[in-house]
Parts: sequence; C-alpha cells; structure tokens
Amino acid sequence: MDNKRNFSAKREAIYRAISSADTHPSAEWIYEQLKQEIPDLSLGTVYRNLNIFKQNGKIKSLGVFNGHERFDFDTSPHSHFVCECCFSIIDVPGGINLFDKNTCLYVEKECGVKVDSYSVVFYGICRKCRRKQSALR
Amino acid sequence: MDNKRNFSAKREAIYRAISSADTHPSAEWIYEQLKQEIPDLSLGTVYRNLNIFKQNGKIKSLGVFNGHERFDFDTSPHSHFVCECCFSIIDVPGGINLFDKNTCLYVEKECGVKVDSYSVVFYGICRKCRRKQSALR
DNA sequence: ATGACTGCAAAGACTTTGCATCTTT
DNA sequence: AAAGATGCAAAGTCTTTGCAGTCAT
Repeated sequence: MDNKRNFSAKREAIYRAISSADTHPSAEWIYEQLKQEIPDLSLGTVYRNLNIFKQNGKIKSLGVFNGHERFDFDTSPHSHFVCECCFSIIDVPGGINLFDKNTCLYVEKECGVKVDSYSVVFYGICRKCRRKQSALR
Repeated sequence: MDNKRNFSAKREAIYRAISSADTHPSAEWIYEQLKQEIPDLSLGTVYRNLNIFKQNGKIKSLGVFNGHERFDFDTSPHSHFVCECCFSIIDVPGGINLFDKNTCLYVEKECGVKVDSYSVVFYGICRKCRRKQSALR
C-alpha cells in the first residue's frame, strides 16, 4: 500500500483484508475474518485503523447500511448497488453512471456551495435474495 | 397528510415538524423542536413515529450522516447536497441529476439485480461554512 | 372496554477511547 | 529510550423496546 513500511503487522493485515475482500466490508466483518489468522486482534484496533485509512484516503466509507459502516478500498469514482434484503454491496462496473463536471457546477450554482464529491447508490434486491424469494413461493 | 384521521395529536405534530422543516431533520432535532410546544413529548415516541412514517412511505430516510439518521418528507425523487462541515442537507433543485430508466436497466443487467431506487448525494462545503472559513483566514 | 399510543427507563447495537502494555525504530 | 500501536474494557452515542399507564373510540 505504501513504501515507507511505517506500519504494524496488524495494520497491514487489516488493509489486506479490506483490499482482498469482495464484500465492501464492515469493521466487524474484517475482525471476524482476521480473527482466525490473528487470534489476539481486538475490534478496537480494527476500528482505529479503519479511521486512519479513511483519513489517509486509503479507503473510502460507503456510508452506514443496516447500522454498519461499510468501506471500500477502491477509492476511484464508481457507483454501488446495495441489496435492501441482505445488505450486500456490489460495484457497478463502468463509469456510465458518473456525472460530468457540469453537473457539479450546476449544483454549486444552484445551491451556492462547493462540491467536492458525490455518491450514487442504487437500491434493490440482489440475485441471491431474488432466488430465495422465488423459492419461497 | 392523510384523510383517515387515525393519528394522535403527537403523531401529527411530529409529521408537521418534519414537513415544515427546511433542514431534513434528525429525530433529535424534531424532539427539540417540539419540546417547547409539547413538553411531555418523549424521544422514544419521535423515533417510533418516524419509523412508522418510513414504513408508510410518508417520509424517506436520507441515510446516516455524522451518526444521525436524517429524514425528508419530500418523497419525490431528487438529489441532495450534504455539507461535510456542518452536515446541513439541502435539496438540489430540478430533475437534472436524475437518471433515466435505461441507467437502472444497465445496472440490473450488469449486476444481475433488481433496482428499485437510487440516491444521489453531493458532498462539499455549504455557503455558510465557506464564509466561516474565509473569515478565519 | 378495547385497541392504539406514549413516557420512562432500560437495553441494544455500533463505535470510540483511556490506560497500561507491548512493538518498533 | 522514544514514539507508536494494541488489548481490554469502559464509556459514549444513537436507537429500539418492554411495560405500565393514558387516550380515543
């Protein structure tokens, strides 16, 4: 992630866990994941390091879903889909959903603000949950 | 809000507080607001009624910002701007930021999901906070 | 009376934090 | 040795909930 090797083994493990996950994980998820490999890891450390990564810009918060803050190591602009049933989060491929600069300029003018970023989230039902729902009928 | 008049005075006051607010309020904000007018209101009641409104579709949750869930009585599709400094939320006027159905279809095909809705949030610094920042220099 | 609504306070869920200890340089 | 990172548990914050009491029909 960085060349300076200024980090601890646990910190690196936490970052590795996020960046290798395909789940846009929560703190709890990372903790559970690493517990097997690092039994003496504490949840507080996970939270602390996530906040450091966030400040560093190494990860991005996707917001709070179902009470859990979710993170993304991919900080490049892209949209997400959130399943309202199981709260899985998946990347929307391609930049098709991104606004151009004019849209932000429009918001700045209309609202009298300075726009730094934006987020686009689609909500619905994921494939897995749809299957479950159909199976129940 | 509804013709059936099946609601209590406090419930109506809570809905009135949201719908007359220009702040996309939190539960706490509504509680503080109404406390003057209704001294024996409890915060639990505010939470309970907000959840009922949410289920009824009478209000929409904008998500959690700075730890507080924020609500909007305007359930029509529109985007929002969130100030990263004071966490004020303002409506982006006009439908210019809304996607068309094809965008949702694209997401459905690419992700193999069913899209029900989406949200667009712009982040930045609001006018008031910018002024404060300039004044400090 | 019956069902709906509420106050109150306790409980829950997630996150942060203080402090002593342990690591790393 | 100094600075940084962590474990542990307590505290903090926001939200939900159980229960008994209240209100409306």
